[in-house]
Amino acid sequence: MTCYAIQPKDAPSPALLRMTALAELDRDSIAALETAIANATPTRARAEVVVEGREIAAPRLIAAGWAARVRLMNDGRRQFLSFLLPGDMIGMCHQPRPIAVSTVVALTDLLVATPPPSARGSELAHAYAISHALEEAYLLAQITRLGRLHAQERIADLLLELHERLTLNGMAVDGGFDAPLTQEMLGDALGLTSVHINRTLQLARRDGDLVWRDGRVTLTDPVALAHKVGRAPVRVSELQP
Amino acid sequence: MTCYAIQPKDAPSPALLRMTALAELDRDSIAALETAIANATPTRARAEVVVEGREIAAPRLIAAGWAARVRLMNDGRRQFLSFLLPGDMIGMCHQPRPIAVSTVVALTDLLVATPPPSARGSELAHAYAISHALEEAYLLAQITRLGRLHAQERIADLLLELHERLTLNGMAVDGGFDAPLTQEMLGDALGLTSVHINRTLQLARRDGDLVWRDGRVTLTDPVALAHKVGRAPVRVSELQP
DNA sequence: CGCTGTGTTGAGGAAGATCAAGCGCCGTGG
DNA sequence: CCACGGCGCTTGATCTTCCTCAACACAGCG
Repeated sequence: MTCYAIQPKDAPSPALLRMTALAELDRDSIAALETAIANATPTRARAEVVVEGREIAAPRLIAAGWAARVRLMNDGRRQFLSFLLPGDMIGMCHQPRPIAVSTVVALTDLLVATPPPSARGSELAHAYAISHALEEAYLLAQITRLGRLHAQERIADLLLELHERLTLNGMAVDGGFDAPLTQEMLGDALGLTSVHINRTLQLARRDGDLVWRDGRVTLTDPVALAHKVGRAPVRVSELQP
Repeated sequence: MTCYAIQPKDAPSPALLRMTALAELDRDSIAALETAIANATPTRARAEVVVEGREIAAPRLIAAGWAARVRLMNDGRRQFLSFLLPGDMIGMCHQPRPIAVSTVVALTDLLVATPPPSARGSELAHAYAISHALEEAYLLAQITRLGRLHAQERIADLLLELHERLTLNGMAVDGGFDAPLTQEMLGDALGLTSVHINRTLQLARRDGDLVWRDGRVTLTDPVALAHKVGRAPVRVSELQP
């Protein structure tokens, strides 16, 4: 079993890697981020980091582990709004006394940090802004996924997105990444039942698009797959690759 | 036929009404908004206000008319991401040289204004922040709509949202509002075909949930309908009703 | 007067849901 | 050590929802 919350001690933290990839951070900002990440508090899998309708105490930075923004309906239906990966942030908003519009639940054991405050106009603020813009872009991608893609396309598109994001923070190597996702979670993210996810995944495997074994996803040919389902990488800034 | 871009001259602009509803604006801010709205530039229906992938020149405020954020796929499939109503804003972000992550197309003739700049910490900045937070909340609502609601629920939920938003800017009176939407647009917003929208709308009419005639939607009993489809009004702040 | 866009209806088909059962794995407790 | 239970994955059978294709009515408009 893979432990998602713990990284080798000498490797740079994926969370830090992501933030440094988003903007040209100065040494002080990097140090502040490192400190914040080092002081991150652990959270158990299945715990709720943020609860919908409650006031948001402070912004959060996922230092390690996977989480998901989720919405629950009265009759038990569940919709994952997005996945939160190391380096992603929660609750970065500019209004006083905000209340959470979605619940955030830990999919694995987590390390959750408090992002250091940023000076207006600083590179750190810039990184936060880019991060926020990316988050919105991925929400839009989720909408088109659910609205206009078939089951096969939805799965491929989501895995490509995860691959893209995990590449940014250094957690994906040569088309493969660890994904602590059950087929039921995948169904909740993609608006499908786990049964249908199962059958569709088998198709994808038979087509040679991917291998999913022991919690590790390997995309055979991400570029070809992206072309197959008509997906373009997400970009939010002229300055950002 | 209703003309959406033109308001009676003595009535307060819905766009202004919305902004003043979001925060306690001072006289100067209101005056600045009024000036901006008065100087809004007209845009023809079907024109693209923002184009996906292009750099965003400046933020925009919808002063009058309806628009939609839309994503187009290579094979012609189309997904509406959200509707933009008078008082809604586009491209409010905090990063230099942002590029648009979605196209914005005018559904009716529009009046598009440039929102006045806001001082940090001002009530106007507060209003902008709330507006932005609401926008995100409605994106999340769209995700659950597409992912977990049936056709009937999707239609009801979307119309309730429009009713809620049009109430905020004064464009809805006693459960009714003008909606310049074809059944095809509705399908593109809800991830359904126009044929299925048609049949499902007929069911809703037979159930007595709504009347849709001559471009005007009247919800028979919004509260009961909201309860029927399990919908709660969107809230983003403890301070905001 | 024909054209185009929108709404409507019908018939048939495909994608995905539902219900149900079985299997392998693993942690737990007797 | 083994039995048990829970969880996740897999499979089959059947049903529902929604899509596709097609045709037609109707209104506005050049």
